[in-house]
Amino acid sequence: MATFQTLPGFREFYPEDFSRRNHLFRLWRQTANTFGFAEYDAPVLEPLDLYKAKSGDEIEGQLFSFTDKGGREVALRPEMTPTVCRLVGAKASTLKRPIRWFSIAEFYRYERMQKGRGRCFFQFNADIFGEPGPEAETELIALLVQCLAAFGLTEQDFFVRLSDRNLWFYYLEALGLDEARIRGVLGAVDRFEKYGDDAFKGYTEQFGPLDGGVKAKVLAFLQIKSLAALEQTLGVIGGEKLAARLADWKKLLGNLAAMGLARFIEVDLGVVRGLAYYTGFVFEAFDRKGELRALAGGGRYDDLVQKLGGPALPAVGFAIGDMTFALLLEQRGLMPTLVQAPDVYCVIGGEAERLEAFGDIHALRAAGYRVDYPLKEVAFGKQFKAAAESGAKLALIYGGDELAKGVVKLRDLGARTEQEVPRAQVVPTVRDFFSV
RNA sequence: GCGGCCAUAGCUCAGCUGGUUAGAGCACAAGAUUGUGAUUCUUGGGGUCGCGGGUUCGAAUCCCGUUGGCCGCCCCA
Repeated sequence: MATFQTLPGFREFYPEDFSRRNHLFRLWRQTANTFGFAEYDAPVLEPLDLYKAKSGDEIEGQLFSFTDKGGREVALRPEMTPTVCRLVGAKASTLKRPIRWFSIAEFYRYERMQKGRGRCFFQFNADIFGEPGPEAETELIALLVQCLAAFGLTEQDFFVRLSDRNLWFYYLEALGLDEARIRGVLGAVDRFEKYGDDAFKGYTEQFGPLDGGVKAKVLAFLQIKSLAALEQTLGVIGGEKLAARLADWKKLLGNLAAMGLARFIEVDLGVVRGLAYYTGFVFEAFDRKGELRALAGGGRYDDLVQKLGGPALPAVGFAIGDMTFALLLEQRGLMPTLVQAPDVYCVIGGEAERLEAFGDIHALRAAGYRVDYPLKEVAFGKQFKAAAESGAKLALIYGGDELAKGVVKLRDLGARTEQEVPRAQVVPTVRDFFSV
């Protein structure tokens, strides 16, 4: 029994786990490439202030933070957004637009573990910078959908809820609320699904009871589930800002419908997300059964690059976490159990034959075939058993009898047929076998 | 930060109201089988029963603490 335990909430990836993780990464990476996104990475350890600047002091309790030997306050990254804002902000003027970047990286949060949540986890992050219009959202939501659909998930398995923080802002403004009150109401909207009317408690404590008429309108607004209902509600009010937002909504939903993705998208103004820095469309992906945490989340954050010291640069992004996503894939039987079977297994008579076999073994490997053989002398019967168990399609038999004749016996483990092949023909014969 | 449940072999677990040397299945390894297939049979390695303390003649079992896990709340960038 090991004396040292893995730190709480951290994960180890034994080969079987690692192959699953690779499966996620491989398809995410491949999908991002098809959308023209470029991959980047950045330090795991960052100045603590980078996160305080974005989210305030209270964030510190959920960070792996400490003082380094140079007296610097540092933290393991809990997310990618501030980092990528810094990277892009530093070179914004020289980067070709649109700036489309993605990363697959590990993040750390000092939290209590729960289903789908640990202290370390991977995220696929994708962001578009420099594009203020809904064209950016179109690309990102399409990418998000494809990053899930690439695994075989369908609209039966997940969907994306689409909302709009700015629309809420303009609407509440039109109802006569000031900025502080608007933020209070948005906080309540975010919690309404879970707590019902209690969600307004915090607002009432801070600002007094919300006007009855306003509240009724808020409750009606957050239950809007379609573009038509949205248009109807906003049409009554009018105003340039609202009209402009409505035009963006039409464009975004029209684009996504044209891509054939309408079945994945649901208008749901009840989604606001807790994060204060979102400035426009926000979206979250959930499993249809509603059993799991959010699969992914994102939105527009037009002010953040500037807030972190860069130029004014509009931005949209989202992140998919690996833990909840893996749970969903396993639930749906879509997580492959990758068996790493060799192509060829060599059965070797003895030490002399072994030296004869090594030449072919290496040549086959150099040609790209996965070749296994017993590292130590093992009885023939055992070797055949091992060859069968390995999952190899082909066995090459290097016995004394064969080598004396200048041949190697090639056994098709599936068909259970054998043929003798001249030594010099082993590599081409194997190549022929696998090219059929 | 709060609450509930849990901790015995690599894995899944059994082990009665405390009683000699802590078990099973799976997995792993060797042999039966010195040149031909997943079966079968035999055998083997592997545990300070999470850790520490207490009660007791005696603790895997009861009590306290601690560490870790699962689940939920808070939070969720």
